[in-house]
Amino acid sequence: MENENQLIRQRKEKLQKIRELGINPYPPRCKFTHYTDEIKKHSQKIIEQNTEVSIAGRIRSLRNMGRASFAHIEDKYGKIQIYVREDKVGKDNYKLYKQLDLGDIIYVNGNVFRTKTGELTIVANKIELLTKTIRPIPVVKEKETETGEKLRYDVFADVELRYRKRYLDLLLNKDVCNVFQKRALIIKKIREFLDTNGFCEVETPILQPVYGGANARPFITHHNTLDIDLYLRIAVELYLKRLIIGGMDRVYELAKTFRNEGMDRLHNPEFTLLELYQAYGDYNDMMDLLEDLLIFLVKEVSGNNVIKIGAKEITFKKPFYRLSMIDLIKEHTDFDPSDFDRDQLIKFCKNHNIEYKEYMPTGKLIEQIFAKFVENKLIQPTYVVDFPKDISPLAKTKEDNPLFVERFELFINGEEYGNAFTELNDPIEQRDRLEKQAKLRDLGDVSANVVDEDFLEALEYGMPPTGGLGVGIDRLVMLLTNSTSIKDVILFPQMKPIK
RNA sequence: GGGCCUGUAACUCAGUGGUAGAGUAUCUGCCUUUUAAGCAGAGAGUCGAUGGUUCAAAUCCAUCCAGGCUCACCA
Repeated sequence: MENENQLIRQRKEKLQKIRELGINPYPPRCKFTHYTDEIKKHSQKIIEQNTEVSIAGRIRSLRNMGRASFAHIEDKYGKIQIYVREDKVGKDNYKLYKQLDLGDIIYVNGNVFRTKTGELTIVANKIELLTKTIRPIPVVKEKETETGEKLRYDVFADVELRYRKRYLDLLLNKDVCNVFQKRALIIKKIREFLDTNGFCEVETPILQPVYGGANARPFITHHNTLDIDLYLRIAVELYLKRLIIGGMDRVYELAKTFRNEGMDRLHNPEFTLLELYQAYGDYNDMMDLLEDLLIFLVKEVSGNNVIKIGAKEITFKKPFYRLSMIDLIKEHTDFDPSDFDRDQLIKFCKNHNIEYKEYMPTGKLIEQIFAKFVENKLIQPTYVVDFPKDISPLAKTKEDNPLFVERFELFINGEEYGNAFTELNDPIEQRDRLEKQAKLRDLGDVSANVVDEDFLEALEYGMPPTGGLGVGIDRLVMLLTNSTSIKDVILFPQMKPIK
């Protein structure tokens, strides 16, 4: 683009001028004494003692007035104003300063004072260039109102550009930075919580010869030396269960996981899944654990047990609601699916514009009715318990009703945040269930589970009764940072390539 | 995939058939406590792309590309 060339050309010319001054525009290192927040925090002492300070950061505003200039320098903690006078820094240094642009990264050394209007300012003794930028950086201006409120002008808001050039987004939109710092905090606290509860963090294969543990289509790749296709994992369940069989009683993995399916506000092809397994536990233990974990996380992030989403307030306190899927459907539809009467269910689905396919298990119809009529009504944290067996091939059958399994999903604000069950450990029943899944696949269900012979063999060596839990970390971060799109909590979300 | 909306300068946007605009940014000049610094001047565009209608298209039509919201599907 001609125009961009103009702006870049001008900056390259400045680069040349700087080199002609005998200055390296990309020096290898820099030592500074203070971050901006330290200067602000200890300003009184620094001013009283006339302490010399030095900072490093990016030029975010420039106000040049002949032989003196003001600018704002930003580091990771915020901005501070600098005041550069030709008579103070000397002619040569001021010449360098005149060649600087918005976005350049500089070192400033000087003393601190307050201007007429009271702004804390470093009056420079010396400026050093640390990195010259040659591409113009979008300009966002800020003004503080009388009430202390910050008005922002020309905000860098193009959503596509923000995702594609995340470095600019982080630079120009401070709250974006906060979201990812919170994400880091949440993950750190999850580890802390699980570690103190006796869980061991493990790493299992991302490249798997057989994929399993969830209903989803995988990405396929190829290993050249072995000359075999491998799948990017869609879950870590079957590997973690092998570890339970091996005697690692409590394990978890924060697993980057890949599903080759649709993308939207809630789905990115790669996402982070927490899975954990606890030997000698069941799904009730998982409910207790998940409650404790979430209450802990909400406290760490928001300071109390309440999250605000728009006008809604969500309160986290023990115990969460625990309601069965069937009871919830009855409550919200006046329809009772508890007898699994397939004809009645098909009729209900057709009447209510719910997709029906011949191969769908009866439980799938029930789940779809639940999804349509109940899910978005569940605002406060609610465990939906007891799922149909035919859509839960890895969960243990309920002792008092063979149509259902010991499984729950957690719903908050109408969306799912966790999925857990008492794990099926009967190797013969497990084989039977996976083979039924394989039949579904033959009938056209592309997301059905595949039979994992190695896993079935492992189960035959005996897995203790076990509770297992999966939590979508990206969505949890969305919830705790009040983000509406998964793209806002993933630094580099998947985008279509630019043609 | 369906519906609605958006795409114009580096950034934020105006412009609904008749010579491509504004503010910011950039460049030049003046300016040593400014702060969305100011004043004066200048440069900067494949109007998302391609085709069509028209004497004339940023504007109307078609197709495509990219994005957002939403519904459906999918965990």
